[in-house]
Amino acid sequence: MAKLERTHLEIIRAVDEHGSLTAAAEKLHLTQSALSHTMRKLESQLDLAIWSRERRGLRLTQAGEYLLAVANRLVPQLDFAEERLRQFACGERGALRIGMECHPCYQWLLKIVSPYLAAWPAVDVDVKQKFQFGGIGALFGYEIDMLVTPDPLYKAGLQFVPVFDYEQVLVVGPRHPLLGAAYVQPAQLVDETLITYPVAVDRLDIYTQFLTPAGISPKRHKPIETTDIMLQMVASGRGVAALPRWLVEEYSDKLNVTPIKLGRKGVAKQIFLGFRETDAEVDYLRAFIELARAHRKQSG
Amino acid sequence: MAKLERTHLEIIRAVDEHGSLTAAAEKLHLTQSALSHTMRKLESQLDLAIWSRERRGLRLTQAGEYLLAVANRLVPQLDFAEERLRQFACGERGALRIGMECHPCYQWLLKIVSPYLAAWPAVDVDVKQKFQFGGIGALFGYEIDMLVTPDPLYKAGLQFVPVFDYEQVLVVGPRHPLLGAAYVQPAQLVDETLITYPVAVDRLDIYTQFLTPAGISPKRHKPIETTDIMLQMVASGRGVAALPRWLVEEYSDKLNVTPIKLGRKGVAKQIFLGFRETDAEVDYLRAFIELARAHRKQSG
DNA sequence: ATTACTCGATTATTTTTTCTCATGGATATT
DNA sequence: AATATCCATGAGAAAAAATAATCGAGTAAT
Repeated sequence: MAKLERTHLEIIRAVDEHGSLTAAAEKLHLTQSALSHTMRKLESQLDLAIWSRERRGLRLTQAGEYLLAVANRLVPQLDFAEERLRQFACGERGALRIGMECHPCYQWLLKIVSPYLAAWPAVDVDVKQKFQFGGIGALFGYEIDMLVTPDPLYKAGLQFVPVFDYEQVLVVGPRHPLLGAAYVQPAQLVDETLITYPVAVDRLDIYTQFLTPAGISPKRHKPIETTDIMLQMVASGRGVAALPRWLVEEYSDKLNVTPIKLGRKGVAKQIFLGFRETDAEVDYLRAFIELARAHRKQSG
Repeated sequence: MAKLERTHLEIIRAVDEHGSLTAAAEKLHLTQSALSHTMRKLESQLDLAIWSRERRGLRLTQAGEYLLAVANRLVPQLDFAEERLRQFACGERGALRIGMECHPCYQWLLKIVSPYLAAWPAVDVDVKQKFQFGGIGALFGYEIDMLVTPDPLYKAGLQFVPVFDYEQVLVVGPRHPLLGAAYVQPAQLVDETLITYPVAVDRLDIYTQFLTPAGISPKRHKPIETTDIMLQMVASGRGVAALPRWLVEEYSDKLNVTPIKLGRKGVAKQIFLGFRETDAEVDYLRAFIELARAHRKQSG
């Protein structure tokens, strides 16, 4: 008998966000009375309290917490679907929501995005970098439509296509003792300060593919958010970093930084584009992949 | 201005399922007129056709196809949330939706489920075996709450716990030449008929871990749905199969079938339970995992 | 303690939305 | 040609949602 409607989900979200029915009402362009009525009706139909009315204000019950989680999951999807339909209406083809799972991929992505936007004026591009459940979860959960990642996952429902090969190298500054070496070995980093992006160690290639197998840790480990600052730190001799070779070479015009091979054979990496199998036929999505692969041929 | 409501999603699903507005109206306990009005209003608000009215009846437009996909994804989640709230209301704790990704796991699962149902009378258990996007997708997409699988995936948002170790063995009938052998080698199966569950070869351990590495294919490959029939085929000398040792031993009372080790070292397997990290604290879910692990200690 | 203020619940009323009925045009079936 | 089926539509009825006004309870400041 009771039907969970979009309003209920929107109300519970707004109350959670703004703290009170009154404040939520303003945000939703309704009166406090309206929200109170709507939710009381739902509560009586379900014979279940969403909030406990203690002291002053509302506190979510266990059921309410659950409902809030549902709302936070579903309402954005409804919003997006609505937006998507509006785009259909104006002849726009849609939006490509791209998720990023590796920091330096961003620099690479920018090069693909600009010709893509030119070629597909009717398609919007949105780039996200934070996901509740990681990139794979974001794909399955329809938060994004395409994932840029170095870790493909060949599982039912998803497809991954390699689009870019590169070499991960060590970057050193102008007065670094390793400067000029053909390659570096793990043990040579024991007294170094290693600068990386602020992510877990098991997501950093220099650890998983270089240091950890050799049982080596650097003296210090310093997390830095942005590539620019990271390389300026390296150029000024504050430490060393690990980045894609092409990225280092791009910066070497402006900054005095030098790439050095990691180990005798170097560390080879690939970037993949992942997407839902059901989207495999979507033309503007295929086009993005084609563009990315074409770019590989140019630069490789 | 236009808001996508639950009704719209339900209508588009019902029309797709029943073929016409009239038929859909009956299913939804409404009149054809009501559905027509509701959808026309949405269409005019979005300024976009959901159906093209050609000849007689409705055909989905491109936008309509998209909306249908959204509806098929979201409506079941709303239904389930509603059901879940009702369970909250009667003091029930919830429902555990278990997904299965391996055929013989089912036999194992049954042994866990019955004591679980006894210990948690307020929790319903539902077992699903088919998923649009595979088990991982079903977890991320909230189709299921727990996945039983031999392939764990250590990725953000999901947790996997091993609950059962077993050995995958070859099963042969009473007059089979290999009977009594200590173990079997891949080449010994070239003239055999191999009976397996009807899934892709890359999901069958006997291929991925035994035959394919050796470059061997059996003479014939016969897919069979159920374990019972499969073992009866084996017992009557129609072929050989690969199954967990414990499963074969259970059947060996009734049927004359014998397990033989695959290769000198045997093929070791594990079953994992996977779940969303956000559910890690849900008591009735934890309890299921505990029960499964306790069962391992007994039987191992 | 008094006052002023904020919060949500409630009642009665108004407004809006939804549904139905009755009907009509279009298309296919016999 | 007659008939059945399908969807669209306008008008009116029914239902649902929103509002205004008010209440009581709790809180904070004076």
